[in-house]
Amino acid sequence: MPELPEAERARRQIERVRGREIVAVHDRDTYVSRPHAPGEIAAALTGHRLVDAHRRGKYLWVETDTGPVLGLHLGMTGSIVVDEEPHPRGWDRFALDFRDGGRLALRDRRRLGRAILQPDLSRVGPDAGEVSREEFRERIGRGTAPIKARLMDQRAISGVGNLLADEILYRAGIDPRRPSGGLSEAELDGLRRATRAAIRTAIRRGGAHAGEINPERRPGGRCPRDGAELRRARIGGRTTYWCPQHQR
DNA sequence: AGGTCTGTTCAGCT
DNA sequence: TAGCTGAACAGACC
Repeated sequence: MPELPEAERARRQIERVRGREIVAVHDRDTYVSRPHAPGEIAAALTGHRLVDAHRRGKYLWVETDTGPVLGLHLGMTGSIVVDEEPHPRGWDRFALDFRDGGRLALRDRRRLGRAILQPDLSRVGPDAGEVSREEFRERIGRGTAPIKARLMDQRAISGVGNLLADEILYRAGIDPRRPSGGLSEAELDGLRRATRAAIRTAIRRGGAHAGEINPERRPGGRCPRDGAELRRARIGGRTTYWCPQHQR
């Protein structure tokens, strides 16, 4: 389940193909590349080179030398693979072939990823790992939705998905059900600190699965800190686990 | 073999 | 406008 850490890994993968000339584009999946017609992305990118890979939250975009920007999103199960053979089960939903024989593919079992031209990021909030303290207080510490839903709202801040949200709230000791507007400034600052720490750890350890609470994220799981049985509920539309003992 | 669960984004509703 | 619900997708699991 790609979240910000996996998106950052994908960005680094894309950087490996900087400067290589695109000689063919496989853009026939009209769901992943909607609203483009097959061949449209191919026509726009063939002959160009990727020059830089950027990321905000889980959104990726790639600049080309003189051509359009290519936007990529991993969805739920996507990854970027470089210089690998095409997936035998057809999971490569979009791909670029390079003159040197190499290849970049969006590999995605469930086709919830995206590959489009000129992505619109105007409604995507600042990156969860980069957002300033002031902006975090302002964008997160308001509204009546549960704090967990707010953290996962990509328009507020971008990059926090379900597993990372549980990890962040666990570290910050905050009950995921609390209305986001009811948090104090000190709690919001602590939440931002926990967000940055959780992201850093996840990137270093290779994904949002590497958290403290994640291994216990199952019915009957127990809090690694105090041993309390974790609670489970649907919050913000997603399955949520938290410790009733220290998350208040 | 069918039913349920998974989680990200988006359209559509109140 | 804020917040919620269900759709889209397709594989894992029971």
